[in-house]
This record gives sequence, structure tokens and C-alpha cells, in this order.
Amino acid sequence: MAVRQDIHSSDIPLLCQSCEARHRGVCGALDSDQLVSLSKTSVKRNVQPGAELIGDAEMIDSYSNVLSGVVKLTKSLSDGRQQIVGLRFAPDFLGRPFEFESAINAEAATDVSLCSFPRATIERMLRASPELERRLLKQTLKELDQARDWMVTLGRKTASEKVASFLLMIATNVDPTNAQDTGSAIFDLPLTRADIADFLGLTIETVSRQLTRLRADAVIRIENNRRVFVDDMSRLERRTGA
Amino acid sequence: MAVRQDIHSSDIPLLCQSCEARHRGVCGALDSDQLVSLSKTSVKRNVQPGAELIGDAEMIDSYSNVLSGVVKLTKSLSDGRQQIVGLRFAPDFLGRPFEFESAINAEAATDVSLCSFPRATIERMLRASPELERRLLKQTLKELDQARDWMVTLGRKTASEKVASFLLMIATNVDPTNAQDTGSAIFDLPLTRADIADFLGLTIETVSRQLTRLRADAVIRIENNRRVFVDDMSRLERRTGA
DNA sequence: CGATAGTTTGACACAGCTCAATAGGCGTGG
DNA sequence: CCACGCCTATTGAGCTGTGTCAAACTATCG
Repeated sequence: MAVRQDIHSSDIPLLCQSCEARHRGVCGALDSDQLVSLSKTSVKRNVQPGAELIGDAEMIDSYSNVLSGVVKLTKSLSDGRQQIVGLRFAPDFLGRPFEFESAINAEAATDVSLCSFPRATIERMLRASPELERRLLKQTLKELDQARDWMVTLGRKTASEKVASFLLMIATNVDPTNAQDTGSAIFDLPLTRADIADFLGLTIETVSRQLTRLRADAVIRIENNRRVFVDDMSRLERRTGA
Repeated sequence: MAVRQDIHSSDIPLLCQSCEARHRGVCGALDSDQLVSLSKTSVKRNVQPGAELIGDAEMIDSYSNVLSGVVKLTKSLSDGRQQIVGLRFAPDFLGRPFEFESAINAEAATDVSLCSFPRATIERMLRASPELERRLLKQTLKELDQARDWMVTLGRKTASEKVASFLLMIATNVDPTNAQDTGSAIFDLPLTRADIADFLGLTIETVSRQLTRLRADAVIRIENNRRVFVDDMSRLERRTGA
């Protein structure tokens, strides 16, 4: 992807220049001085699928922007049943503003690269910039909307509607050009069947069967278990129940 | 309930003096001058079960605190399937800070009394008081936590675990003294069986059967279909699957 | 090319849904 | 105060979608 041209791009830290968080993410609240200040303590990290980002001690005192890849947020019951309660895509913000408990785990679902900064830095910036706090509020409201939409899916949709809804959601999130539901979409599934099942409140087998059905009905094609082709997004949409 | 004693209670608007929102709700962010200013444009309203609070045009430009009763937030699929995506108890805040779409409906589940104020007032206060915005952020984070907890319930719990979780949630919300799970609890169900079903992603019949089972197992007693007695909250808790 | 992890498919079981009938609560009017 | 009707909740019988268990298949990588 080409680096975006900015009026003051010379003032903008190298790390930030091609970062979407500066445009659509929380960093959009910051001016170039603040960006410089923030970038002094921030580091770019790459992690592999399965890496725990929140839940172990290592990173409990830091915040991150997702630069690429997908992070899954999960909650578990004591007997091991697991539910994915959210997915983070670039340029989403990761980490909890205040210190409420909420035993939530964050784990890389794919290769993920992050821009991380220590808690102290964020808190200082929050004090300096009300605009930043407003961004956080907006991001939180967006997450709340997503969570509620998903509650409808979990509570009221059939297995096949769930799988269709999932595919539509992934298609529009991994590549925004898929969003205009005109025509076709191609994308890689960032989650394994087990993850998809945990996201949809289903079993692996049911997910697999529904994908097979969508394939049999020519709504989708799948290559190598990962790459999905949707020729007609509106057909997929009609299967979501919405 | 007795009016709480405050140092400056003489400065505090009558309407606010016994209002929990001033202590645990968003109004806690305001000083007495601001309270006076806010109360000038606020009105107390009482509505009956079934009244639409958000979704019709009437109230789209106002915000409220819930003073008493329970408000249900619902989302629906086009074919009529419905899911309750949240419940608001006193002294929760009702209404969306910014104007994101999110086709959500709010409806009184019981007799509800509200303290309502026009959008313009809130927006003016938001500009004047960063503390208020922080309260909103915290309330939103709390809602997000609740939504995620409920996603686990919807996605991964059995019908009987769902019903037990629901009872526990109601018990702790309608009367905070039930929260310390020492011993017993008594409360009225604020929702009909149909509402409970919409909340849990079940049918009326399944809800009814699970309640019958809890009754048969002497975990709860029910009087007049509404009043619930729990002798041993920890027994109920053990049925939630958490 | 074999090992391993992930995925698909099949056969069967069962939790929860559907449809239908009964029972109970509550307000209205005699 | 009881009788009636309405609405909500319960109970029953049977069905079906999804889960369970097990086996076969496929991609990927050393």
C-alpha cells in the first residue's frame, strides 16, 4: 500500500507515516507533536498466531494499535467452554482504558503486528487531550454496537445464518473494498474452524457442514480451506437472516 | 427510602436529592451548580410497561436516567425474531452520546420512571465537564462488559444455565443487597416469560420448563409467576455454569 | 514422502423447538 | 363475592437442528 501524502508528513514519526490508526484509529486525535512524543515510547511488535496478548502478565500494562492481522478476544467458562466476544482488525485499539476487571483474553488469530505503548504514556496523553478520550469513547461505542449485533446472531440466528453472517463480517472487515456489497469479494479467513465455532457458539462440525452447504449452493468457493471467493455478495447477505 | 444527607443538600435540586444517579450514575460528575442548571431543563416522566422509549420519533432527541423500573433494549431481525441486548436498571443512563445509527429499541419492561433532559443540555454539559464524558465512557465500558458476559451465556451455556444466570443477574441488579451472595434473595421478575426468552435466545416453553425444574429441585420458589425466592444463592450460582 | 494438524463427512443421540391442550392469575361486571 | 373472559404460564407429545463420537480426507511442512 502506498504511503499517504500528508501536509506535515515530514513532522510525523516514521513509524506512524503509513499507519491507519493515524487516520481511522485513536491516533487521529493527536497532533504531530503528540505523535512524536507518543512514538518515542512506542514499539512495533510482530507476534505469531496463538500468542497471548492480554491475560498473561507480560503486557498487562500496555496498550496497542493493531497494525495488521486479527486479534480475537475470548472469554471462557470454568469447564473450558470458550466464546470469542470480539475481533480486532487494523487499525483498532487494544487494551482497556480504565482498570475494570473483566477477565478477557486477547490472542493473535493470525500473524499480527502491533504498535504498543506503555500505560503511563497513554494516561498522560489522555489528560492532555480530551479529543483522545472522545476517540476512545467512540471506539467503545462501536465495540458495543458490534457486541449487540453479535448477541442477535448468537441468540436468534440458525447455524447457517450464523456462518453467513460471519463470512459477511469478515469480508467487510479485512478489506473495506468488499464493504460496498456490489458484486464480489475475495478474502482469507483469519480464523480456523475451531475459532469460527467459538465465535458463533457452534461446534467445528456444524461450521464445516454449513460451509459445505454454502459451497454446494454456489454462494461461495473455498480454496485451501482458507481463501474464500464470493461471486455475489448480495446472495450471501440474503443468507444472514438480517 | 430516606433522603440522603449531603453537605450541600440545600443547594441540590429537589428532583435530584433522592436520586441515585447523583451517586452511582452519570450525574455524580456534576457539581451542585451544574445540577441546578441541568435540572432546569429536566423532567420526571412515568411510563407503563410496553411504552417505547427509543425507536419512535418522540424521544429521539433526549437522554434520561432511569429512576426506577427496568428498561429493555432490543434488536430485531426482519422476520420478527427478537433479541434483548441489554437491560437498564436505576440509576443507569439511557440514550446514545453520539449519533451512531445502531437500530436499537428501548421499551419499558415494567413501570418505569425517568429523569429526561434534552440533547442540547447534555451536549453543553459534556463540553463543560470532561468528568462527565469520563463517566459516560465508564458506563459504556460497563455495558460492553455486560454485553460480552452475555455473549458467553448466549453462545455457550445450556438452557438451564441460561435461566439460572438470568435469575442471578436480576437478583443482583434489582436489589444490590442480594449481591453479596451470602444467603437468600427475594425479588420480582421484571420480565415476562416472553421477555426472558428473548433475552436468553430461547423459547417461552423452554424458559418455563427450566424454571419448573429449578422449582422442583428447590433452588427457587415462585409466587404468582413473578415473585422469586432464593433460599441459597450459592446453589443458584452453581447452576449458572460460570 | 511421511507426520501432523486441521477439516470434512457420516451415523446417531438428545436438547430445545413446535404445536396443542390445560391451568392459573387477574380484572371486570353481575 | 362469585362468574366470566382474557392473558400468561405450564405441561405434554413429537420433531428437528445441532451436538457427539468416530472415521476418512487434505493441506502443510519437515
